[in-house]
Amino acid sequence: MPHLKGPQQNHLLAALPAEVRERLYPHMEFVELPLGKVLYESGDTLRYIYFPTNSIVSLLYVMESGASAEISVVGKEGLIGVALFMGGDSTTSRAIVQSAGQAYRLLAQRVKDEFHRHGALLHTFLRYTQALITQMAQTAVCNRHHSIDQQLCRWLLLSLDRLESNELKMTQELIANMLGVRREGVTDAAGRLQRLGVIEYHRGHIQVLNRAKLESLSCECYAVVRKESDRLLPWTKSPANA
Amino acid sequence: MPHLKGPQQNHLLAALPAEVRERLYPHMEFVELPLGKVLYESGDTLRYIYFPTNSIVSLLYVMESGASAEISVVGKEGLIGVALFMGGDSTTSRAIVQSAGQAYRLLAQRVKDEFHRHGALLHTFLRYTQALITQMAQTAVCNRHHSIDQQLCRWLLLSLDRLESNELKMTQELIANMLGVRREGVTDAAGRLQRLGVIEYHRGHIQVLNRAKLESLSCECYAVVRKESDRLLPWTKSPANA
DNA sequence: AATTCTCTGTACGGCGCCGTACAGACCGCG
DNA sequence: CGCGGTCTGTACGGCGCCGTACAGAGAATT
Repeated sequence: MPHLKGPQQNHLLAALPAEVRERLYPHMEFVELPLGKVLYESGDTLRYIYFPTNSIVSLLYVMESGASAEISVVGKEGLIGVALFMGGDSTTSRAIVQSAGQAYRLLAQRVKDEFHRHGALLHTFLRYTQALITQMAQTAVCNRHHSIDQQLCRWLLLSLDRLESNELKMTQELIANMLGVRREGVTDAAGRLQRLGVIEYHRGHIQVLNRAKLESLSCECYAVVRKESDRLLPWTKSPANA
Repeated sequence: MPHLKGPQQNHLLAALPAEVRERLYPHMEFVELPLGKVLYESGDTLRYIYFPTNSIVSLLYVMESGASAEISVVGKEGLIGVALFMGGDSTTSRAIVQSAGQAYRLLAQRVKDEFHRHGALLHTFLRYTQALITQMAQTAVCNRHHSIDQQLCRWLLLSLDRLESNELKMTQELIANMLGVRREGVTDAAGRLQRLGVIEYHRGHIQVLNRAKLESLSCECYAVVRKESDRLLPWTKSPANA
């Protein structure tokens, strides 16, 4: 059970120079993030910036009708709350825990102060933000052009990259909410993947058996995001294709 | 013919304090942007940052298959090349002129230098970037959930906000490329709008006759982006609903 | 062990968009 | 003026996803 090995489990924090870390770490708060917890709601003024360690958080847009769509996903490679240092202090999306786990958090003002010292933190966070932008852009493309099957593959890979194990605790219903499709659509797609021997699942538990095949079944969108993230955040280089 | 009233036609530049403008303006280059010109290609290291005045530039992702999808659109409210100050120096998207016109541009290094002085320019540009992020996120949502009819309305409104007149020079084929749909789909949708008396078009010229109705036919996505842009970029407040 | 709830599987009609094909309309050009 | 090219309109079959409905299987509760 990986826990509390310290804030540097988060790759962004780990990438900061010691001097900056020493300023920030004393103020960091360790928090548990249960599945479904809402870190902030659309329009809320953000109070904290969160740095996931083994949790995964989705940025989700909820429509007037109640339907939803995932904009991007954040794990140990990133942070939740870019709007704070971008200057807007709030966003139109909701941040919701997609995979339970832990995180560290900092009060908004502390991050702002450090950001405006214009040092390493600014550069690091802005590069991360660009990676996040890439992910959003690719989500838009994928939503337009690719099948549910392909999108499920992409989504599984994105989640997998942010976890230690190859098992996801995730119901098809929740995946459907993320992808913005029907639950039955996910059932069909997942069933096909299972019959191909790529995954195995059972009431909220999904095991990825063949990652290589999953990648080959995915659309280009995953690779694009992955490659660009590796370029922008070289310290991350997720263990995935290691 | 609106031209060359100076860089402050661009709202971002206009929002900068005089001191910063005086540093930058001498280095600004006035350029013509013909329809279809590619300002940068996916993966290119950006050499300039562009500030449109009366032109419109689309950020477009081109897939391996050649199909494409617009990620966001930039006009006089913004700039092209956020990747430069975000630190990535390149993006996965292409920037292509969607509506011919003019712009000013600055060499990459000049913007970087000014950015790292950590003054007004940083704040302004980051806020704009957040607005751009909002637009991308909403594009993803819209691609998932809304009909071509609704998306066409949204797209027309986004373009309209960045122009002086209510006439767009734009073929249905080009719009289809932006939306990532078939040209025939755009023909159908445009035909319906025309029969409703909302627009009138003719071989590459589209006149918007009833903007209010266009807004009511659009999905919520336009309003969301618009409202958030007004919040983040208060100096912009496009004349649209004036 | 029985009940209840959650999660997954399956089915069916309908619709929106796709791919393809082709025709007519308008413009620019020689 | 006539020709070629661009832009727009229409048609048709097909497929993917939707909305809805319901059944069965596994887990949790008692």
